[in-house]
Amino acid sequence: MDGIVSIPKRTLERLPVYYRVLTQCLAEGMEYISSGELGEKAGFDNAQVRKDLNHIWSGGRPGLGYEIIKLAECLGDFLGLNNSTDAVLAGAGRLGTALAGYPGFGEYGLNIVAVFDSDPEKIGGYVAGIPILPAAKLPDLIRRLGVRLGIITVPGEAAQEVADAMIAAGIRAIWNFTPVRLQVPKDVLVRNEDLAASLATLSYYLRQHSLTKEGGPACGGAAAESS
Amino acid sequence: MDGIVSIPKRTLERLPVYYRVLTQCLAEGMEYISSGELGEKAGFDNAQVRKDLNHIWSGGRPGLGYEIIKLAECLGDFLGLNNSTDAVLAGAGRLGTALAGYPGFGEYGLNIVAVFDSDPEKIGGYVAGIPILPAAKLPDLIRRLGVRLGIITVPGEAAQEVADAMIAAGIRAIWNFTPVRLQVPKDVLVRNEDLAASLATLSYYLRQHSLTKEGGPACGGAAAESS
DNA sequence: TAGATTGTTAATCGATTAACAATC
DNA sequence: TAGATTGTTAATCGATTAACAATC
Repeated sequence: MDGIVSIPKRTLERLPVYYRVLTQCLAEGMEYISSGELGEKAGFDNAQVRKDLNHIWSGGRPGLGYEIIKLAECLGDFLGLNNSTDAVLAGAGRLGTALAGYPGFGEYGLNIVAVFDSDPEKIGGYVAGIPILPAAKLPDLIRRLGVRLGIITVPGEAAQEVADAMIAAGIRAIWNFTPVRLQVPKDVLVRNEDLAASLATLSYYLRQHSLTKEGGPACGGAAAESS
Repeated sequence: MDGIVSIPKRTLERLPVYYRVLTQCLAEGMEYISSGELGEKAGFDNAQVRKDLNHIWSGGRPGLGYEIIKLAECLGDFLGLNNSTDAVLAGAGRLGTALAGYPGFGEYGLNIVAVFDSDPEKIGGYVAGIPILPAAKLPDLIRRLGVRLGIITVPGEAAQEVADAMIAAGIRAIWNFTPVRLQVPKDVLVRNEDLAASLATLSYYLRQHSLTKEGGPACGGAAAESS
């Protein structure tokens, strides 16, 4: 099947970063930007930038760089920043509330149509203008509106159950903010927003540094203490 | 310098996932687990699992698998789940509040010692038992307590400024929840929790599928419409 | 013993970086 | 024209997967 270009996963994740830098540059009145400068601001290699951008646009001009306004528009189109993606969110706790109210989402084309919760106290209320509905209504609403993206911010114990209900109702992709590894059919995409994994990276780095730089005590570090 | 084993970044991010699956298994009364079963529950290949685990422990028994309680303990030690990492959090908005109150952090060895904000209304209050202090006190507290990890959940406009102040005071690693790309010295580690990148992955997948499976309209998709 | 599963080496795969002719 | 920067190919790097002898 033609016309659909497959973009490497890693590239896909960098595109929104480029977009953000470009809008910033536009606001500062810049007209053109080179792969080198864009890379510096975004935190990637200049060759990387050129390669990434060429997946979606080959309009760069040798000796000059990329016309910012055109490139930004092209990126915006590609990322679907106009026609937004509908989603439902399950779990009106602290994190769910924070996400539902996050202004960045609208910018990036996400439209949360409903929030679900099982707490009768919360049901009937609103989060950032979005109605909180009882969990029982989730399947029906997903089907009626043809929603395909589900966001899960319920407590871990309930996560699998919610995911099952969502999938049965037609959800095709899940954004999972719980630490539970969801079991899903292979045609459903799960994106785990894994805070524990991030934290592991950070604290490992800090530990390595306190060991290397100061020889401090810390935990005892790495595989030195295996067995 | 010996004794410090360098673990591949990707492996490092998978370790907390193994840990979580293992505690779950322990709770269910299991004693041993094979790389195959662990992989299935965690969502990774069995060879991957063996390779990852061997970085930190080679105690698996052929024909039997890994003794769960020992492996979990070993992982816990490695991830520093006992001796916790102190951190400060800047930005007591919705997301900051949600993170400060997230119970999973304590589990994973993170200890937020103070929350900073510039809103006089919030200062003097508490989030999940953590005091909210004025931004002006940030440098002093970081220095006094020797905190090396900073979490940033302020509005994008203020992010760079906050990062600068943190770094000047001694912060060595930053967990950045804003979409801004922070400019930092190369010996400071920044981990961007990039929601826009995640969203891009998800909505690209959904778009691809609606095009492939149904040939639906959607946005027009991919590079077909370059130029 | 026979069956299962490890630890590890080799093969494959994908992503990043370097290099450079083409071109504004 | 001379200088800068692109698009793209080739070289490098790191991570994943396959395979299998060793061993419980």
